[in-house]
Amino acid sequence: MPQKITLKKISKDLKVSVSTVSKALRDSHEISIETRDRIKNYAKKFNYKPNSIALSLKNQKTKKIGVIIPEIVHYFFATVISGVERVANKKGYQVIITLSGESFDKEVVNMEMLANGSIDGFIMSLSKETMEKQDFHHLREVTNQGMPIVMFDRVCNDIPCDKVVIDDVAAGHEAAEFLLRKGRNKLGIISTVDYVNVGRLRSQGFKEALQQRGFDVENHQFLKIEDIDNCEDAIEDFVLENDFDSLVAVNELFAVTASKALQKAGKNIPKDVAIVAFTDGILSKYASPTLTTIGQQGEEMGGIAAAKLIEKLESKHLDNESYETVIVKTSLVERESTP
Amino acid sequence: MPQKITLKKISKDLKVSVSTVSKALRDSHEISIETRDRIKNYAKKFNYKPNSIALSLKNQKTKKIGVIIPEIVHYFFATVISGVERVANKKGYQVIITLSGESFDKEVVNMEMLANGSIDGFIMSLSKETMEKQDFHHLREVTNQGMPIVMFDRVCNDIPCDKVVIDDVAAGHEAAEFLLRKGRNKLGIISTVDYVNVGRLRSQGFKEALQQRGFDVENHQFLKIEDIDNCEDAIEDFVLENDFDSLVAVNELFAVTASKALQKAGKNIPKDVAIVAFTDGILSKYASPTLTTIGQQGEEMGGIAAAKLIEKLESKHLDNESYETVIVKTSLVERESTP
DNA sequence: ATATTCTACGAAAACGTTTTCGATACTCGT
DNA sequence: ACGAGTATCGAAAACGTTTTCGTAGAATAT
Repeated sequence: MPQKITLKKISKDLKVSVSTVSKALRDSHEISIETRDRIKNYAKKFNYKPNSIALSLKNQKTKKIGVIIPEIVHYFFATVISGVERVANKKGYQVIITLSGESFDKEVVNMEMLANGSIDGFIMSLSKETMEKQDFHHLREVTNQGMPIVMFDRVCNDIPCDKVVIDDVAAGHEAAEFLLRKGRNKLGIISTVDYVNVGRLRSQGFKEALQQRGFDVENHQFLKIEDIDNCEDAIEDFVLENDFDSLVAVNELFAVTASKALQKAGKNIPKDVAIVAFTDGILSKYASPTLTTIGQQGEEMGGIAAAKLIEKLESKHLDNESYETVIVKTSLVERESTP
Repeated sequence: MPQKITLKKISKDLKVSVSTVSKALRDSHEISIETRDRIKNYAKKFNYKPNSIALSLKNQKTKKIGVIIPEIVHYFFATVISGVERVANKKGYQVIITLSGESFDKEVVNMEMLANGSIDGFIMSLSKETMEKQDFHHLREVTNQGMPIVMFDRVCNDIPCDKVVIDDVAAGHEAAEFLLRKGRNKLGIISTVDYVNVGRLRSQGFKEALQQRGFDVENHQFLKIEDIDNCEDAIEDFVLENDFDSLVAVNELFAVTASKALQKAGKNIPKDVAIVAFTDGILSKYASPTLTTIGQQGEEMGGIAAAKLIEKLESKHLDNESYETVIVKTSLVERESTP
């Protein structure tokens, strides 16, 4: 038996008006106890649930939040989603997810699709291509329409919105400082190309830490990976041609690739080369040896982003035009790859 | 400047009726070319986009599909989502994701929230708790209302719907057979508790392969993990107390845990013990040694599930009451953990 | 000149709610 | 018995669309 049950159907069956049914179900004192019960029993019997589309249209809010991320098969982003979903659900919101696949065009299209009333606000991390182009017109259009955005991780400063990030410079600093304190003095870093903020900023912190300790910073200490899917050869060359006693990698993948290349060449981790990675994901926990990492707290970031967005949504009346940038603390977890 | 632009606003500004605006934008011949152009220019200038909520209400379809999975920080499920999103997007659908967290109650709640008009159909994989309770009333309620469901991986047979699975029995068989052909004859399997279908079925295929080759199947060859988060001790005991020359694990995590325990005990992989895992994820590719796995083709499963659901949605008129179970081929990829 | 067909537009219903505003009939106080 | 108050309900608008139908005037045909 198909047939969704609606107020109208109930009203017809029970020979009362639609408004009476609506009021009865919301326990209005305008309706007599007897009719109230009659209607509520009928509704329960046929498992009536108000149609959320109709409610959205009436209330001009959907109780849904849109998330746009570059990739989902990616530990960090998956944890962020998990955090977003957790707090959104707790507050009665649902989460619509779209993937940009690191493509600017797809990011724009997805954003337009969602901005037409489907959602109340955005949580997003920019695609690589968007970062490269520095074209943010689609974001501006959305904010101009009064729809709030919360950005995380890969953010831009041209758009008025809340942001949730980690202090990448400080984290890069911490990674280098950690190794220096362990007595290492020939450090290398494997990073991404510069237009990816997180890579650039972590490298910058790394460099600062070295300079503060009076080290000269040489070019050969920096490897910038262009194509993350084909990084093995570049990393292998980098770690073998230079005589490092320690390495920082801006993600797990670079770290474990370096680790394996070094072990293949007969080096011992951490005795010969110590390694600190970013993103405390599953690889770090299960690699051999396990990797010391600086966690990005994706779950926490997602939760904070969702909380901030919902806060903005529900205080919309008082034109809250102040924006905040939350900096989430990183946490270094020591494992076998450092002494 | 906030203010969403609507048909009504355009009609007021241009001093025509709402219906005229609607028709003009859809290029109806009922409207003269001049007014059509006037309206279309105005609409483009103010970047008019039809409100999707209003359309959903009118058309009685949302062009959204709901996905319920147990966890998203999980390689297999993330790849499925990725596949779902890819084909759904291509066909003009959006994806709403909710997580059950392996909890029956949350699965029910999420399902009810989505079933009230938010979406046109479901794609889902059951939570562990649901599998254990064998309580599917929430699924039945949804299908009874005429909303189609496509289930994948963790499915149940009590509900009339399309399904997308891998042939777990055949895959378990293949894993065992592969090791037997390599000359191994002391095989063990690390699986999950029996109410998780995939674990049970893979174990069954494993057992059949051994029996067909004339082996006695002993209890000590089977380990069934209850708590996946604290499996290390159980796995370590299992692999060290028995004298296996090869192991099958129903997921990457069990496999790499076993691998590390064995190596810690001085065994060589694959010389002393060969390992075949399920789920061709990131761990298998980066573990040491890398793991031979039977891939679950999550991306493909997700794509197929989405395609089948959308097909059902768009042929709804002819009461298509036949249901199909698609069996996706697994693919064994050989790596270092087998000789 | 009259009847017919086009052309170009508007009115209204429908989708499922909630809410405001009446409206009816009854009770009560005087 | 009459006005005021109360209890109980219904009509209608609104959210933003699309679509069916109606209609006015103009053009054409007889």
